[in-house]
Parts: sequence; structure tokens; C-alpha cells
Amino acid sequence: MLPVNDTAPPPAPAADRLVEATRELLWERGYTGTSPKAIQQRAGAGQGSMYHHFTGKPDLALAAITRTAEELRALADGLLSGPGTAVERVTAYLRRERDVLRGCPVGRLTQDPEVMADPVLRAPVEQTLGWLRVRLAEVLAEGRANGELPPSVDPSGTAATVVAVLQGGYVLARAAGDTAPFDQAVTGLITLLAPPA
Amino acid sequence: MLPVNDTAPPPAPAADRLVEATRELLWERGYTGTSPKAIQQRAGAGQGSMYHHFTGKPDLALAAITRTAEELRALADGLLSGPGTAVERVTAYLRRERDVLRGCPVGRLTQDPEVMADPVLRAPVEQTLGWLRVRLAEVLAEGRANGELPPSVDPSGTAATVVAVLQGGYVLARAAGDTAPFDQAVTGLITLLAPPA
DNA sequence: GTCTATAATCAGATAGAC
DNA sequence: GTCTATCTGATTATAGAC
Repeated sequence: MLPVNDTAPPPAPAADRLVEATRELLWERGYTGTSPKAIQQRAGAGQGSMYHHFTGKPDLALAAITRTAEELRALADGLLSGPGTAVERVTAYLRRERDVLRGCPVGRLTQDPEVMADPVLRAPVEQTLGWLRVRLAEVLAEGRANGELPPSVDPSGTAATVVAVLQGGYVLARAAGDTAPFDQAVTGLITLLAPPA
Repeated sequence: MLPVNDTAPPPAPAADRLVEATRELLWERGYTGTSPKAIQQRAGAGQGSMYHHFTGKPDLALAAITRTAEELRALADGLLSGPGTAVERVTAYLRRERDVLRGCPVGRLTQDPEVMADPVLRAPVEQTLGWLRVRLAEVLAEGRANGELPPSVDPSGTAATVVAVLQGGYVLARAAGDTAPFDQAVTGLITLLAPPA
């Protein structure tokens, strides 16, 4: 046992603060729109500190994107592997609390040509969204097998539809400056998936 | 009648070339990622020319966004007001030929904080996507009224779902580097909307 | 580990010649 | 209408002191 006798939590190390600041800025402004200086200012770290811990902007972005992707995946898996019927779990995922007007921190990166042009930065984006579609398809296949869903629903195709409604719902909400279109799109999908008796 | 005796089409004026170059670059790289210099180079125009015709980058972007929005709207209206049943017209719009990996030139702007922060640039984005949802809702209401669609489908909600599937389908396709997820999402939606007998 | 120079390049214009 | 020169500040680092 190490002699730990702190009463208050220690301040986050500079490297962690830099990654957190980068995560926020990538979400808000994208990769192209985020400068090292802005990261340093938000993290309360100087240039020397940043370039000591990371080789540059791409290196920092990779750390940030990786952490964000892991979080998103853990959250989704928790809901999709939780209790309830297949349709209930998909609905729970669709209805999960979200910062709708900020959009999806992973899906957003898809619109950044500099991210998509770099295989290293792109990989976690591709893998996360790919994993999500597969996981949803598994749950939907379960629902079809036990009769919750009609045989006409193709699990893979419907999984793509579900993820697309979320990603597209963010776009509509941002365009409208209002979360309502996101909720409408989700409700519309749920109605189609599980029509009221 | 003016004395027009040209055999070959005249070269596009510089102002037009600048707007077209801006349209392409906004689509490919977004507003933040597009510099005046890049626009000038693609248009084959110098700085003097650009700043003679436009007051600056925002002014040029407004012209570009407006033209793109008008095009998208005319195209959508042609299909949604064309021949066929309501479901056929919505399907035609969903299946319309698209440059899937480039994404939606209007929806893309939604992710650009500089665009969304400027009411003037933002207006055409908001209006175009808003109009599209309303127009789709009209067609879907028609389909519900004549029995093509079940009474459970809410026209406005379903319209949001349809647009979201398209916008989100682009995100999935870009993430995967492949158009397949877009097609899957669209097919999945059509199956839910009009299940095979 | 963090700080302060230093610097090459780009962004986004303005001014005035032609 | 278009060109070139000029300018301020940001971007994305590197070098070396502390």
C-alpha cells in the first residue's frame, strides 16, 4: 500500500487536462477549427507543457478521440446489454439522455476532412460506428427471432437506420436550433419499429 | 435583340467562378476549413478580383450557400411533387442518385460553428431543412389519408425520421468509407414504411 | 516538466497602381 | 476589374533556459 493520505482530490495532471480540453474542443469546433493555442488555454497549460506530453496536434487528437470513442461505446453497450426486451433496449438507447444540440462527439469527426484523411485518427471513428451497428443488429435479430419484430426487418439494415436516425437527428436539431426535430425523428422511428396496437 | 453571334459559350465571369469554387470547397472542407486563397486558386481569380466582387469570405459564402440551398430544394420538390403515389414519391426521393461519400452540401454546414453562429449564413440552412420536413410531411399526410400508410404514422414525425435517415446515412457512409451503410439505412427505413406483403 | 523566445507559414484583408 | 504590395494576427511548431 502506498502512503496515500490526501483529503482532497489532487488536481488533474497537465496531460489529462490537455486531453479533456481537446475532447471538448473537438466536439464543439472540430479538428480543423481547433488550434493548439485554444487547447492550451482551456487546459491551463503552456506550449512547453503541451509539446512535452504530446508530439503535436494529431497526437493529442488521437488521445482525445480514443477516450471519447471508448466512453460512447461503454455507454451504448450498457444500455443494449441491459435488462428488457430487444425493442425496449433499442428504445432505451434511442431515448437515452443526450446533449442533442452539441451533437455526437464521434459522428461529428466524420465531417472533418483532415480527420478522415488521416488513417490513424479515422480508425477509432470507423470502428466505433461500425461496432455500434453490429451490436444493434444483434439486438434486433434477437427481437425478430422471438417475434417482437416482423420477419421483414433485416437486422443489419434496420441497425443502420437506427444509427442514422440518431446522427441525422442531431443535424436537424442543429439546423433548427431546437431539439424538437431530433425527438420527432426518434419518435417517428420507434412508431415504425413498434406500431401502437 | 442584342447582336449575339458567339459560336462557343463565353467563359464564366469571375464572380460566378468564385461562387462555384466556394460551393465546392464548402462542401468538401466546410467554412472554417476553406480559405480565401484556396477559393481564388480554384476559381482562377486573384485577390483583387475576389475583393472587388465580394466584401469578404462571409459574403462569398452566403452567395454559395444560397445557390446550393436553392438547387437542393428544386431537386427535392421535383421528386416530391412528381407522379406516383405518396409512398412512391418519398421512396423516389430517398433513392435519388446522390454523391453519398461527399454528403449533403447543406446538412454539412450544420457542423460548422462559424456558420451556425452567423444568423445570415445560418438562415438558408435552417430554412432549407425546415422546408424539406414540411414538404415531406405533406406527402406523408396524403399517404395516410388515402390508406397507403397506417393511421399510426405521424406525418411530421415521420418526415423528420426520413430526413434524419438521409443525413445520418451520410455520416455512416463517411465513417465506413463506403456507401453501403447509407443504402442499408435507406432500405431499412423503406421496409419499415412500406413492409413487403 | 514548464517557461519564454523565435520563426516560417497561412488567414483575411486593405490600398493603390494599372 | 484585376494586379501587386503590404499588414496584423493566428497557426504550428522548435530551441533552449530554468
